[in-house]
Amino acid sequence: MGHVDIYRAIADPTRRAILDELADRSGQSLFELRARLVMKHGIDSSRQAVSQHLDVLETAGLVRTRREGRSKLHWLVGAPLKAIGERWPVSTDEDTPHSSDEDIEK
Amino acid sequence: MGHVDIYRAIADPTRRAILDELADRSGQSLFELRARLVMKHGIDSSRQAVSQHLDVLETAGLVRTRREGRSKLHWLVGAPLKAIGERWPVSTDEDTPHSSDEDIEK
DNA sequence: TTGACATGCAAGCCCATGCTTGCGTATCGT
DNA sequence: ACGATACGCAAGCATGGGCTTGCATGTCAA
Repeated sequence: MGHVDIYRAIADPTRRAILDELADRSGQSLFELRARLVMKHGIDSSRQAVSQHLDVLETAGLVRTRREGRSKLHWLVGAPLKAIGERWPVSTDEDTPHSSDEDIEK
Repeated sequence: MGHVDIYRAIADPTRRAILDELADRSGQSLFELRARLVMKHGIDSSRQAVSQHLDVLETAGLVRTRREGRSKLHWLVGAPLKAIGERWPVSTDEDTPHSSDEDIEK
């Protein structure tokens, strides 16, 4: 699997729905997740498709897992996503742009 | 151009560098941006490539523009990115997962 | 007006990505 | 042991995304 950062990981709408689901209920297995994606989000992905999405999310560090018998339980790691909103500022002059070497007077 | 949301817009590393650059200096033209991407980020994208990235960012609502003579100036709209960090919670038990119908004792 | 500069548009190429398909492995109940 | 359940792996396919290429449009300086 190619290099995966959190930005690429959340670029896919199905993966975002998976994160939403795990936020709603922790410790879900692959089958539980798939069932809930169909019911609550109208996403009818195959087991393998969901599994591959979970691999991407886990590689990106947004999901952790624990084996429980023959199931693999998943839970959300939301902390890394906080950094995204803090990377770029919300400038105070978003509606009145100016070039930076322009003089700002008054 | 296919449907563009902010998640897909920031999935590309070059586009994130563009946002970084616009955060550092507002009101840059396409040529200014391209020059600074090469110098400060080591990204040697063509003019057309940068232009298309800017289109994606503008469509996603992360960049706004203003024509200034024969140049088109760009500036960052950072506000929509704040919502990303707030979409998913940071659970308090991210390191000690449990299935949701499991009893937690002690 | 002429040429240089800054950008727009549109078609084509190539590779990454998401998905399917088929088979393999491990765990549980009986 | 046997079948059923839950998942893993790996190859192939098809679409989309990022980039290039070529030409067109618009603006400024002389």
